Amino acid sequence: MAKVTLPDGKTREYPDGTTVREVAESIGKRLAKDAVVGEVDGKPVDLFHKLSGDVKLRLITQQMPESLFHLRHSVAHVMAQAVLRLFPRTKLAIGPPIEDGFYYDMDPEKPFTPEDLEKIEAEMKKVVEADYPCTRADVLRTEAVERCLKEHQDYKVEMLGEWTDEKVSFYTQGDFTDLCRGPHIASTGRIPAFKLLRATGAYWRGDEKNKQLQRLYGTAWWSKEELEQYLHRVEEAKKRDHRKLGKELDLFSIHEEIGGGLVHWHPRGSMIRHVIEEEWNREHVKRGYLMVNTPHIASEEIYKISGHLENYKDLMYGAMLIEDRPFRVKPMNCPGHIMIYKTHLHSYRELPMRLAELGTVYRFEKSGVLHGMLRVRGFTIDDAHIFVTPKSVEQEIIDVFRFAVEWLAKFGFKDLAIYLSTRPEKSVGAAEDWERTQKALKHALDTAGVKYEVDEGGGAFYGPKIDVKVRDSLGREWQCSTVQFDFNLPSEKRFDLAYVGEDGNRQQPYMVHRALMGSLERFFGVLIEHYGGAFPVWLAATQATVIPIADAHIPYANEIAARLREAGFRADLDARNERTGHKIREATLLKTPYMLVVGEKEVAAKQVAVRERAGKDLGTMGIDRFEEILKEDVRKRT
RNA sequence: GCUGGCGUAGCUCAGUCGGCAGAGCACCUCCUUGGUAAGGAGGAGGUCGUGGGUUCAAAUCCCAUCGCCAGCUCCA
Repeated sequence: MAKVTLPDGKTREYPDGTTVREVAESIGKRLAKDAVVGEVDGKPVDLFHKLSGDVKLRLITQQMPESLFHLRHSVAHVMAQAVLRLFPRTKLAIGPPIEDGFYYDMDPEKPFTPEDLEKIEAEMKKVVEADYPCTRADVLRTEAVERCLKEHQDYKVEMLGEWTDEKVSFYTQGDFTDLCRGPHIASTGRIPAFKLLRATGAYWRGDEKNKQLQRLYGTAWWSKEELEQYLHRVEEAKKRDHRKLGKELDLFSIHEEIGGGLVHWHPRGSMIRHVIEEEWNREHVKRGYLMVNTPHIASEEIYKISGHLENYKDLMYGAMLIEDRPFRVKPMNCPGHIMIYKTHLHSYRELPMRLAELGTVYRFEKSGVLHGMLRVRGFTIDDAHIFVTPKSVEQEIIDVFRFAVEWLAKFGFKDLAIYLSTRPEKSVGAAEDWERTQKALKHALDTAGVKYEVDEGGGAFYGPKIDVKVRDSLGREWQCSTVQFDFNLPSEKRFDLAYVGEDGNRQQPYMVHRALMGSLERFFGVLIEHYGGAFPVWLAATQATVIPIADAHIPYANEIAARLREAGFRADLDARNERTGHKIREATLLKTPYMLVVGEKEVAAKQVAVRERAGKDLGTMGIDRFEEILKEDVRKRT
């Protein structure tokens, strides 16, 4: 007998060999219809999986988001099936489900073209219509190797060679069989909606030394409506793309003639940057940071000492000779900050010492990775280097991390992806230093009560770190905040940093690199997408545009704009010879928070008619009242 | 850097089979002084990314190259 415990705690008994599907049927018709796969003792299984003994069973239905994972995995198989029908000599690699879809890496004789994608999609529809049942065969690993060898599935053979399981499984649907752990949906006819999205290159096992395979991306959903909604969501997200909005809102530009990855901030973008920088300066001074400024080029000597020339050379621009001495454009701010630290012998009483700079650096990035403002070659890091004693390192890290979270929250970033990266195999520094600082980082995260992932061994060779990533409009993560320990630069063989401890002896301080925004360019790019270009009043380049109805009202409109600027607000006057509706449309498209329309009535009553960018009419009011609204918006950062 | 795709006016984009380079917006001039998302008329603006090739003839076909886009690798 099979004793089956269901999620509600109830237990049912069935004859040995009863399938998951039969259990579902015995409970209810609807459940049997909606069940996609089962989960036995926490492990996903097929509906035809036979039950025996004492088991916990959960049925995963279409209504559960995780069922999409299994659907998409199965659609990846259908895609591979279609590809093999059309291009029989294709070799298959791996085809997993991912967020919102799936992909399959394969090695065809010729790379896929967009037309191929259409053909593949059409062939997939035939597979779905044929409604092939998906079946499983467990075989010995050695047999599987033989089979894959015979079919020239080289990548599968390679994978099998690395697995240690005695038995592996194949899944078959119609004329197609694939090495796969499963489980799969019951039959190909149960795929209601899918679409192939793109074909790209992808290295085998993600290593650029390996052969580049072709990756086909697709998406699949339980209904045509959901598929449409997904495609619509992607379209909407594209409208928030910072590169598109950057052009439309006249925020920044990048010029082929000057070079890729080199950003030009236009007046409207630069205004916002200035607001951010002002806030940044204020918050740093408040927290005891000391502002410094360091040069943009430096003698190679400094990068020999720092080790950058040794470890970071690929990202640095070539040397320029100045009076026969090689100089480099700086890729990092740390050497400069360290030299400032080293001009004095410091007491433990002075630590933590926090040197901060909006420091512009230049790094060589391969042309293929440049991406608007999010990945560039010249950027300004909101950098700080903190020199701290082992004793106070824990509190300092808590403060730094809290600072980062508070800073991001100021801009409405609440949904953060946080990673703690620990000691890698190849590393410098004493084990106890690693241990102590990893503990401090972990403690800071736990104190803040945030969710985070631990990336074991993912730290830099010189120290452990916390990274905070923010998502762009298409869901791609970009690293912004970072808190990184460095056991390399302070060491004897590098800069040999020191402070005098309580006992009067020379000690080596810990050094922490940290950035809240990462770089102003990246942060601004993500910020544009985050707000969809509709910046809150405190950030908006123009907070209010004054719109005179006719020429006769220009002097009064001018007065209003001047008065607002006098009061510290950013106000424009649109005195062009255009109709009111035209000016309102343009100010709205520029996402200016407020439009102040002034005509005969307003001039006479000494008032302004206030319209919000969303279209809401706030009515007429005195300029004092409007200034209060602005003040309140700025205070609340809305 | 790699694989695929795309480069036409400042912007967004048409351009059929190889046969005189187009539209809307923006810009300039004039008219209009208009009350909450585009007032009217006229004008100017292009070496079709760049360099070769095929052809009587190339935006269009071929090759190379640069840039951009998607993904991979790498990264703030």
